[in-house]
Amino acid sequence: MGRKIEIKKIEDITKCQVTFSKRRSSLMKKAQEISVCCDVDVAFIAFSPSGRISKFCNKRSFAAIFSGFVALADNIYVTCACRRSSTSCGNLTTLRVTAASHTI
Amino acid sequence: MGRKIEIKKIEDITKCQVTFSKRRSSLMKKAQEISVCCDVDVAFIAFSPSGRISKFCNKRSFAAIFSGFVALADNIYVTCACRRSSTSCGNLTTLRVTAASHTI
DNA sequence: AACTATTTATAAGA
DNA sequence: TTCTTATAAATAGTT
Repeated sequence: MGRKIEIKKIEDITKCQVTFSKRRSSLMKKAQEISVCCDVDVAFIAFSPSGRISKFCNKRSFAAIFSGFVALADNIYVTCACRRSSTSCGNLTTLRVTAASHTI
Repeated sequence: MGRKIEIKKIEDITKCQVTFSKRRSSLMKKAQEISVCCDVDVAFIAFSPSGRISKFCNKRSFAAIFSGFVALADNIYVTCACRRSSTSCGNLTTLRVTAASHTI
């Protein structure tokens, strides 16, 4: 898509915001398409560079998706990297998520 | 991408699962890319046709993403369509989500 | 905001 | 299922 770029943080603020805007649109569209074509429940949340929230879901609410997620899995180990610059953590963390620890 | 298709439920089960698998991979990749390129927090959840859960987030946990979502917005009105065939609702619903109503 | 050259995604088919 | 391929979509850089 366009000129090939390396997947790393875009330092130029304007370029970063333009890229976010473009990719966000596509991501939302793809999420909507997979939910329709495959009849699946989907939820997507992103915090934009300017601090705003972008969201998509094809169900009643994120709460519904999230509670279903927890209810189905009961005990989930989620491992992922935290890359947000405003936080100090940059390491991989594993957190145990259980239905009991969530009230939605 | 490939032969053009109409965005509607794929009735053929095999074709539906193949499509889900392919599109899910791309969606996860795109979510990962936008999180890195734009340094944003992203969470994605999907319930697959076979009932399994697909997830992506670039933060410690969905709980962290979700609590940040609620904390930032405080009062959120989320409107979205429920298309899941196993439920009877097919209408648009609006739900009020507040920080107080969630414990994560 | 639009354009376009190029890369990626993907629906079918092998 | 896994690979290939023809085609459509996404998108980085540009205007």
